[in-house]
Amino acid sequence: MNWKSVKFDWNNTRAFLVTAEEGTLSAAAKALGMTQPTLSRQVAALETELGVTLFERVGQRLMLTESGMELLEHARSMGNSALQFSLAATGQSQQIEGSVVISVGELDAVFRLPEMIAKLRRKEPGIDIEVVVTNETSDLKRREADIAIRSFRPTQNDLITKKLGEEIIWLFATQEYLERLPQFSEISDHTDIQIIGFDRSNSVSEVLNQQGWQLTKKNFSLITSFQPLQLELCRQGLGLIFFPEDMGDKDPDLVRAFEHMGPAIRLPVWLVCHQELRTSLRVRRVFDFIAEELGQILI
Amino acid sequence: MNWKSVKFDWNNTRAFLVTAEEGTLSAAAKALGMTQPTLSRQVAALETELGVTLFERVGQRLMLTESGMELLEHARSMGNSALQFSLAATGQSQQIEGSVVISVGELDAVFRLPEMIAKLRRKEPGIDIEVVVTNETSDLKRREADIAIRSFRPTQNDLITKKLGEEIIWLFATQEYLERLPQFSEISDHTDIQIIGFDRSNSVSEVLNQQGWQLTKKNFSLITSFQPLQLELCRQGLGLIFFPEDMGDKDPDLVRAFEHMGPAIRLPVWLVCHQELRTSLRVRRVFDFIAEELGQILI
DNA sequence: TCATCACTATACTTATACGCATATAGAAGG
DNA sequence: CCTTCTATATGCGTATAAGTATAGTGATGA
Repeated sequence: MNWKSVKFDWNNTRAFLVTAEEGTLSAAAKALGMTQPTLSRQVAALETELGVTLFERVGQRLMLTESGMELLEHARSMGNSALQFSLAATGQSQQIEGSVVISVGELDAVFRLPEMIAKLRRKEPGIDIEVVVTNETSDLKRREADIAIRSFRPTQNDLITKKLGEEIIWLFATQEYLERLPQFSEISDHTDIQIIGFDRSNSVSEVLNQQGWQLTKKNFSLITSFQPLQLELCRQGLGLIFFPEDMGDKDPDLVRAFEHMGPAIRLPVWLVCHQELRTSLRVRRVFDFIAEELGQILI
Repeated sequence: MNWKSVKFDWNNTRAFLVTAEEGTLSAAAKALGMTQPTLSRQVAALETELGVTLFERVGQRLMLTESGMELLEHARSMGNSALQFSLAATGQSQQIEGSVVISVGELDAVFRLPEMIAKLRRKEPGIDIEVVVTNETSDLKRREADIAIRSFRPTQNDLITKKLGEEIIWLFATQEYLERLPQFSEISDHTDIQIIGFDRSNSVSEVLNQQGWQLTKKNFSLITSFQPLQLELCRQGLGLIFFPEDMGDKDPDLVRAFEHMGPAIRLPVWLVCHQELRTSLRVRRVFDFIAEELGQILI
């Protein structure tokens, strides 16, 4: 191997990659935890070193040149390898000190994590915890998180998964809201109820209609995928929300609706982690801790 | 993509890769054009950053740990991508200034290149020339050279090739040596000639025997693959050598042997270059120049 | 057993690169 | 049209990394 041809500055290449992917130097700097002038100089240095103009400076925006686009492909390839390297390195690390990134949904973040994190911090003070809160499934392959709590089993076989139990989801509302509803014997007659929905898709109503409901779009007048807002809207007496049993029962303002019908949905709870990270002592501690704690909540 | 996980020092990773591949810090430093203390610190910094012991310091030697071996795989992957990046970058570079690496055999290096390089330097003073002299075929894929002169057409389809002509190889010797030989009418009777060979394989004698010779291992008592030595041995009157027509004819000490039989071998001459480098102005200039100059010599 | 050699680690000096503050410029909005 | 926001580029002081010189350490051979 001729090592001289790989002697160019790899860090500057990383700067180029992140800048190209993020679109701006400022965003790249933020993503890398550096300052914008540093990135600016690193990219400029790479251009000088290679003798290639990577970006066209058009006003305030950077536009990739054709050469830049071609080189970006190779830089991406380096980046992917770097990601794998990082994964393996973390996996090999037997240090307990360091940070672990956990990806959870909004409800878990607000209702279950704080107590767990407090306990974990006391138990493992050397481990820093970063929580990524998103209802979309964050991509463990891209390492947006080290550990994720999911309501489905990921199919990728390079992830290790552990089923912690099942979450029992009821429809919850305020007592007042339920009393205002006209009393029918058949649930199919409940045409006026308001369910605060996640989105405009029919997936939720389809599940409920299979249980005997007859819900249309009119029953979903309030839509938000931001669950803390759902909860507040529900507390205002504006409708019903899907809410896990343990969380709803603890809330003094809410009661289970249509309890005789049984739970609305049952969702499995999976704890997911990269296979590479299985060997990391630090990640493993957090993984096992969450599995233990969350398992007890879900019984 | 979580860029924080690729925030580790890529240059230190390169240091680790080259050190692992080369075996020692000193060799790696030489290969990268750095000093040994720098490499030492870079590798140590990477170990600290990752929290992984990459090398076991056993006395004066560095031994890869198991973790190191696992991580080396990923570092190699990064290195390969970096090599591709470098190739593409050189290809995109429209700078004439810079260096071009040419791989040639020993005879070309001594007899043909000096004059060509002198002319090229006058024509393109901005281009630095590095010559890798080897009779083994240097690997253009590993970028041991940018341009190579070959006596066969490479099969890889990511190389661009140009046939410059054919090299006419005669057996040459000193006049004195030939006069000492017993005169026979049939060449098959020449059982005492000495041919200074490349190696102990029979490939050369097989070719000649097809032309009517009857050569055995006894005719190849002097073996060296170092052609300048072959030439000097021949000048000492110790035997015959295979030598290109134009070189041998210019040598006042040597004459063609068995001229009535025609040339011993005809070898094609190919000029080879990476496809990626085709777009590099600098490499192209050198490629075209050699093609022109060498083409004239070979007619 | 001692001298030499090859390799790695450390002290010190110098050069390089970073972050901070700031200048500049284009885009968006009132 | 002016303000404001966001973007990139540059000057300057400091921190970090480089190279040089050298010490330390096993391995090799006389």
